[in-house]
Amino acid sequence: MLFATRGYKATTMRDIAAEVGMQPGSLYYHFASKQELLQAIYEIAVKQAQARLDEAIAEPHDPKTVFERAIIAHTETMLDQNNYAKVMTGVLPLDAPEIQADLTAMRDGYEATFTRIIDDLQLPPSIDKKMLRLLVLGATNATRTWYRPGGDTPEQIGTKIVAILRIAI
Amino acid sequence: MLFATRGYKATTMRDIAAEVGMQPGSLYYHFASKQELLQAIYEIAVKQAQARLDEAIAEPHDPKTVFERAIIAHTETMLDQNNYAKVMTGVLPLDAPEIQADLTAMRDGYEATFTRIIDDLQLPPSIDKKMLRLLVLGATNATRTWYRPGGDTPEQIGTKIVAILRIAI
DNA sequence: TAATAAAACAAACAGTTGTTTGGTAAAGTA
DNA sequence: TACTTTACCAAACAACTGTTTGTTTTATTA
Repeated sequence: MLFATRGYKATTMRDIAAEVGMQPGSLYYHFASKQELLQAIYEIAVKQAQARLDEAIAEPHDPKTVFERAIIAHTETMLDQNNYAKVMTGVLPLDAPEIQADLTAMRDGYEATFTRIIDDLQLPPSIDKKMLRLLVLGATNATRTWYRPGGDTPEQIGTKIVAILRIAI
Repeated sequence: MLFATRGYKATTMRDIAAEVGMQPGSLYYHFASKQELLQAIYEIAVKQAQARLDEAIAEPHDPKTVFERAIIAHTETMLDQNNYAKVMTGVLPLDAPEIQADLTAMRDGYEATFTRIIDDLQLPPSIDKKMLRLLVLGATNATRTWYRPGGDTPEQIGTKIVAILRIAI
């Protein structure tokens, strides 16, 4: 997905057309505009990510295990090559002003699951739960900027992140 | 800085010219190309960030304190309004292919300080030091995507991140 | 088979992009 | 003073952008 790797502005309708083997104009039979195309992809992306996350935490576990499984699932989502989900972190909603609120809302829906998972954790009072969520999502989202296939697998990376959060410093 | 908030592609030479009160063409008296302009700004950005970081860890402290002070300094850098440093996370080096290597090198130089700081830490063997660096930078860099003035101050945010890493889960 | 709808094409459109050009006023220098 | 350099402007350039148009191919239905 070009939106995910290059960003919204840098991806032209001609690029997209070439990727799917079409003429640029043909895209407008399926989508009314570039923004609408992004919106459609973004929706699929969030649903894919949500499905993966839901599956990872479906079985009953203690809150801590749920949290750790969620981190690993989200990391895998971010690093999965065949996955639209990277548009969530590769596109600034600011780039598509008319659908900005919609994109943000979709993403917020996904992140709400993490809010719930973290809310179930028993944590010392010194830890700000909202900050924990932002820290975890920030760190896992960032993996896609440095990840290169051949090193640690996505699962291993997720596991290492969990290991750090389990007993840090 | 427009590059930082909008990204490279979405920032036009006309935008920049308007911001500094010039005609678009006049910019080319000072910089040979858009890429060269980015390069110059990026260099200033990294130097600013490095200076702030160096100052924060200048006084002798135990490794753990140095680490915590570094996190707070970097968070402040990311959230400081009057600071070029955000281009480091707001621009994909991929957008400017001809200077990509140069940008990455500058940034790597900055992050090397964190590598050194983390190397001095005494950590349980279950913690991967490289992953700790990536986690911390990922989480702190991400602050600029959700930070809004009026809530926690940059320093408070940095402190909260430290609190999480100090005794996580 | 003939008629109709779906999906694509080729070519163009107006607006925007980074960049170049030739000129000009101000500042510095001999 | 005459000359050169610095810093800018106004206007244009070709290339590229998202999008529209009219037409043709492909698939579906009667």
